[in-house]
Amino acid sequence: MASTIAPGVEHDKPKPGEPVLRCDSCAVRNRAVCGALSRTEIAQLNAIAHTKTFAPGQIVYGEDEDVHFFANIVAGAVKLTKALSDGREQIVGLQFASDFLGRPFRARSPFHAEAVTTSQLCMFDKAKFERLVREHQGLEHRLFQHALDELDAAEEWMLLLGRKSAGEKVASFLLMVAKRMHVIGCHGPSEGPQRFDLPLTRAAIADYLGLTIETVSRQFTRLKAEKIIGLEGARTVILISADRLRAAAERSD
Amino acid sequence: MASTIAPGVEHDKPKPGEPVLRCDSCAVRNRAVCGALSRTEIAQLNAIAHTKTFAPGQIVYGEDEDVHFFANIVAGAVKLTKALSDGREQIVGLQFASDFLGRPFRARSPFHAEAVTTSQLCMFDKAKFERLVREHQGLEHRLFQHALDELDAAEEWMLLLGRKSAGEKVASFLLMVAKRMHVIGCHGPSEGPQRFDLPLTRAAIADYLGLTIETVSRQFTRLKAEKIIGLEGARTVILISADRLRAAAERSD
DNA sequence: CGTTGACTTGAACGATATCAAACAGGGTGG
DNA sequence: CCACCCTGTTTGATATCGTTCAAGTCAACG
Repeated sequence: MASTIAPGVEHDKPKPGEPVLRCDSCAVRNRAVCGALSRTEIAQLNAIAHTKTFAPGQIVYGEDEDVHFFANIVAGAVKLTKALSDGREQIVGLQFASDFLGRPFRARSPFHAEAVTTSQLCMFDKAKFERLVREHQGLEHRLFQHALDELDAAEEWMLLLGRKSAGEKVASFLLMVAKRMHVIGCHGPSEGPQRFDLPLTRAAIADYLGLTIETVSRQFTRLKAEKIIGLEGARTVILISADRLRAAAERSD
Repeated sequence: MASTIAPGVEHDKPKPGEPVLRCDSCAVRNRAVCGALSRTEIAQLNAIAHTKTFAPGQIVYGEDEDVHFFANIVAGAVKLTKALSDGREQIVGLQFASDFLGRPFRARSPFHAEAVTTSQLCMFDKAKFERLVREHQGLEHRLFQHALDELDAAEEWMLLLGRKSAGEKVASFLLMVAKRMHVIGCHGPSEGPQRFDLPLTRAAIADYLGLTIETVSRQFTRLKAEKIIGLEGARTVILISADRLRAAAERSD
């Protein structure tokens, strides 16, 4: 899941006399796709953008619904799900701050998108954003690379869904969340105990891992009993040993 | 899995006096990413391309290996797999004629790619192709849209892997293959009996569906007993009722 | 005709689902 | 402040589906 988004162009501060843009103080200015744009281009994007806050459970896109905007996630977490007609549900993507939401040049959303924590989205009108994409190859390039990152993540998850045991799935999930919340690095050895909050309920974790709530809960208590993690309430995880968690994510015994 | 690749530009025949290109007679000229290019651009691509035939089982890329070329699949089928350290394997993508193979601007292949049937690939040197991509926005756009198609397919497969039963998985697999081999349309009602050959062995089907060989085999015999499909040998499927197969792919009882 | 590899079939087992109940924490109204 | 409820979570008992292990079939091929 290595991010290969290239460092953007130089991000000029506003020159004396130039207007100050909201983007200048944006928390994800450099990590998000906007990083591909020059100051004048950012000004154009700024003109079509507006931010909106979504409460947990609030729907961003309905499945198969016409889409009229794209968005950068500024803060929070959004789950992307697909459902079978009888209600079975699978989370097919989990997006965090700086991720781009939406499928450029597609009319309909192939998934249901819903905020899982209070989330701030920086939204762009679809048609206007697509015009900007056509005019700036750098932006399309950045979106393309982001799509390839998502594809890598999806393939990694297919391996998990198809071939890992419940215990490995839950351990892998904890590692993924710790990484994406910048609690641990991608490859470094184990550090001291770290604490972080899970953005998802047990039900959502189950939908992400292709398991039931009960199985997820049992695996949490097992990891706790093995002293690989600690729990403070249901949502706060204390990472006791990142190394042993990595081992649990791919047991080869 | 709807393909949203836009129809390409007009494909000029060679004008009198112009050289004839191999691409002029290419079987996938219009469906593949090359469709984005004008005749002069095609000539440039033609100059860096060469075709190669891969036998079943022959490796195209090794997992995590440095990649030096991209390819269009002209004929055949290629499986993309990921493996766990203890040997468990998952197919994360199955590519057919006109599909593009490789991840532009990435150094390493995140998966193992292997021909499953005799396959003909039209290969491009990585660096030269990437230069072409930088120079022609239409080509990058087409690659981007192709990546989004792959992402849609991956998400659909995540739903299958995480939430479908063995019977539904096998039925979904048969539908997917029938569609991609143009045996049935994407949405039309049931047609008369159709016959097609599976490109994969039972072992590969199992790796695609996150099942074991034995379970796949049992589901085939069940579908046969229910007279939804017929079998001639292990690899030839007779589709008796596409509608009932669609129902079996998502049973809501 | 014997060997080999791909596939099918059967019996037993086990991981995960299902069903059911108890528990914990946070908010609300009395 | 407490009783109550609501939702999310944990725990336990049992059922089920898919795996595992083990034969057995079949067709291709030397």
